Amino acid sequence: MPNALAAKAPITCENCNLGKLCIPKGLNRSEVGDLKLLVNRNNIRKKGEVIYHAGSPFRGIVALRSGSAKLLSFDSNGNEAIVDFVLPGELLGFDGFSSDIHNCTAIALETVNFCHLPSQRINAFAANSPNFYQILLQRSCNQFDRQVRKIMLNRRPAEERVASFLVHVSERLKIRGYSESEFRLSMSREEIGSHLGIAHETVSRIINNFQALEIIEIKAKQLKILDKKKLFGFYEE
Amino acid sequence: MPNALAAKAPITCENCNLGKLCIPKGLNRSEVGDLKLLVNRNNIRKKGEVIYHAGSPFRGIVALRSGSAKLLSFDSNGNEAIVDFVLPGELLGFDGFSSDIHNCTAIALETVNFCHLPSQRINAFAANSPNFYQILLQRSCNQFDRQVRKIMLNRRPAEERVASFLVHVSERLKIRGYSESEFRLSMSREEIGSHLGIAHETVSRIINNFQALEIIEIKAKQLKILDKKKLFGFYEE
DNA sequence: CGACGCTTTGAGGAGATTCAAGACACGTGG
DNA sequence: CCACGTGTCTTGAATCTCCTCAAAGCGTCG
Repeated sequence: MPNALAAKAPITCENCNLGKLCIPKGLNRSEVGDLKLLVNRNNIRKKGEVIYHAGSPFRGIVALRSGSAKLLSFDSNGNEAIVDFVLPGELLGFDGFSSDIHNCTAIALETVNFCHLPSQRINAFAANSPNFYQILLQRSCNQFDRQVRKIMLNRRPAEERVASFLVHVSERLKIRGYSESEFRLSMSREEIGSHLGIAHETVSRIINNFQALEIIEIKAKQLKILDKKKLFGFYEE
Repeated sequence: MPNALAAKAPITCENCNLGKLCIPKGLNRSEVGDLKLLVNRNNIRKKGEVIYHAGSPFRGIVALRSGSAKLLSFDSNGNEAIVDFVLPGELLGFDGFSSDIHNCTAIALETVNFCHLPSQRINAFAANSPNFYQILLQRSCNQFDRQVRKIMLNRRPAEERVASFLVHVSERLKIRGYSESEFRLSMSREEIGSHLGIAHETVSRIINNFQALEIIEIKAKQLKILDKKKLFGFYEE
């Protein structure tokens, strides 16, 4: 006789709402069935806690189910920069693939729930699904593409960077089924600045200027995009 | 009866001087034997000629045998930036892997000779060498690591960027067996600037300042590093 | 030898940083 | 529930780095 708990099916790769945005993208039904047996689910980190550390051995690919995180890199002088923000459904951990040592640190921006595909099981899984490495390769190269776009953007004036940042967060949330026009920025001005390569005061000035121009409404971290076209127009002719 | 030409063995992956720096890295002897049958060798491009175009379909992985190239990216406003320079033995083409469309343009900086592994043969080869995609994945993630380092560097003052650029070219040439202290910069000041995100005048000023400080000797494109430690000290505490 | 492109050098100005101080929000404990 | 303290955010003013514009020097290649 099923009790209340049993009535709620546990979440696996087969019924996860991330669906085609996560690792299973590109795999067939039977492969997804295999995958779910290999993945550690329901890992939790609270705000500020580390998902993995730069310098630690690569332990596998991480898929964020909920919450957001930041990906930090440090140079040898201790300068820190936020390489990327990670939103639900996005993958993490490629920075450990080439040398088996992570060269970035991943930290939760708010409580996160993530799945973890351990590195040794990646090989096991790939043995039966030969195209799996191909899929990972595509994902990895996709990250590369995004880095290239970031480099292009970092050449532009601060105002364009902030406009582009807001639009891109909006787009990414939209893909994941969230509202594209109203959402909470889970990162601080400081963190946005570290990501865009500008001072936090500059971020603040530009965001408030956008508000004065009635392009956005911002209250603390709560953001409402009033005129996406204008925002877009700041960096796209 | 062997004639003069036959006496000279054609260069294949098995006897190529790039050896373990190229695609064969990580493959066993028999796999390298297979690989040589799949690779198109001896492709030539002269200075300024295109190796592949942004927007064109992905046609495979390219390995530079000699000469150097630049990897360009364009944003939608037509702004151009040099994403990377490519030296002999380095691989090219990952920017086409994720979407099957190249999002960068590769152009020869001087006469180049390259090998080409067509995309359809990558799959054929991987069928017999299941770890091949794994190797490519590692290479690709390695590119990712380099992009991350580039992003960190682009936060630093212009002087540090130039110092770091010179050291890194030196290091890369050293790995390939060239002199690490004396070499020819195959790219213009303008191109260095585009790569580092600074104006070509700034590049020129900084390079000449390094010369005044007796850290380097520069005559047109010919460079001699006199004091690598000092150069290093500009960006590394 | 002349023309063109690349490099150098100088002067002025724009954009972003830094420093400093005050406003606001949030969580804690009284 | 309010007072308090800490951390985040905003705003202003001075400064600095680097860019832009301009012009001249140098090298190279037809």
